[in-house]
Amino acid sequence: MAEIRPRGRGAAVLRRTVTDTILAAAVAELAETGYAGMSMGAVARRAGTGKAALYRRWSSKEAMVVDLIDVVASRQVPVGGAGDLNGDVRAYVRAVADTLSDPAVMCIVLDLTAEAARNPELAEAFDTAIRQPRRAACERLLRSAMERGQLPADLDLDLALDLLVGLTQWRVLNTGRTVDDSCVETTSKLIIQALPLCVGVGDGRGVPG
Amino acid sequence: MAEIRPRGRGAAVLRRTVTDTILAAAVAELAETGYAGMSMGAVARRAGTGKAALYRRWSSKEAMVVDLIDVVASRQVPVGGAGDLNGDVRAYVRAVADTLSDPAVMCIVLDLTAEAARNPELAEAFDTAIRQPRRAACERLLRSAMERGQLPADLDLDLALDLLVGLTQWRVLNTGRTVDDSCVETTSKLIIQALPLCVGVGDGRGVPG
DNA sequence: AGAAGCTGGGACGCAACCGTTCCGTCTCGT
DNA sequence: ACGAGACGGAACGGTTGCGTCCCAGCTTCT
Repeated sequence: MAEIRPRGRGAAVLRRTVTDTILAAAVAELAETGYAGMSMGAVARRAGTGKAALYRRWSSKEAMVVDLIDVVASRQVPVGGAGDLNGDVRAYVRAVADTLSDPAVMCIVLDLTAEAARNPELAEAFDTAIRQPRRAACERLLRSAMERGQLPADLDLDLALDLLVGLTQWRVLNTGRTVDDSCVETTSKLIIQALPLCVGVGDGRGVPG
Repeated sequence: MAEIRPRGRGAAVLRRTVTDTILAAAVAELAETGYAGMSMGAVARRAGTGKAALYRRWSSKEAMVVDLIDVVASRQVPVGGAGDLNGDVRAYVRAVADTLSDPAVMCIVLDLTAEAARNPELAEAFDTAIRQPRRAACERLLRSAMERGQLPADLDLDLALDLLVGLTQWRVLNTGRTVDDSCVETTSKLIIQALPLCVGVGDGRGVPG
């Protein structure tokens, strides 16, 4: 990607190829060194540009990373409504596994999650660009299953979403990098079987025996 | 904790109160600024000591944080075997919620998780001090439930552990800071009901209907 | 054609941090 | 009683990073 050598350089307009090259370099750098450790100089060096090219586009490192989040978000998981809960969940789990098993994406997600706990600016960007769309998509998935009667009508959406999104992500992020095929299968299966259990609190007591 | 003003200063032995003060300051600093952003000078300033006091104890920032992980780990969740699966799971979820809802602990856990993806030294310390003991304790919890027949004998331990540990942690870390009482209850209930579903893959096909 | 303005580079000022080394003070172990 | 050595504090050299500025070359828009 960085191989695209801009033929001639210099023009009266910000060149998209340069912007893209910089963003790609920033993603790589962010994955390797983390947000706090990432240096603008390193990004410029990696992109084969001057630092000025960066500051012509963004006012600061933070602004650049905020933009960068959208780039990572675009690699996000599309949640297709295949019209079947089993298939939808399987497809989702597999897609998350594929996406997040890329070490770069994994590092960035982990890093920004941590950084977002401190930096409200990043937190908001991270939330609107990644968290909310993902959650909304999964919510659509669940709602359509409810309409088809594949899930109970009194489903606790929050809980179900946490089960679907959380367990998937946790497994991928904590089972080392390689995501086994059978792991995807087992995870999907558990989620599918457990989703109907996410109903309103009901009585306070737990499960007999 | 930093209020303990060492009466007289200077002696031929490293004073424990100073060590403790420094570690407390380091925990606070780590929570606020993250590993990469944490500066030894800031830790010393916060602890009311000189930087020399730090370097007399640890050879580097990294070494200090490795030690520090043990301190955080000591606040970890004790998994008591109450002899009942329902009670054990509830107690565990509540304990995790209480521990991790401390913003400092939350930040540190998130931060070190991300940092561990890059720094093998930290990764190992984090793993042996926090991850493994927690996982082992939960494993004990599950095994004893199996022995009592409260869980199937062919339980998929990995999956069950991910369900128990992962879902709990995910909910706590992602539902904002405040952990509702009913949230704890709902989460526990789902886990308890879903645990028996964590059995070997069996047939490849999923769930009917 | 010509102005406008972006290009990769390099240099800069400023600040922060790391890790070391002093200092004078003070207290513990022997 | 006395030496060893930790104490808080300060300074230092070296490195690194941010953000700015300037440069000469080149390309696009008017």
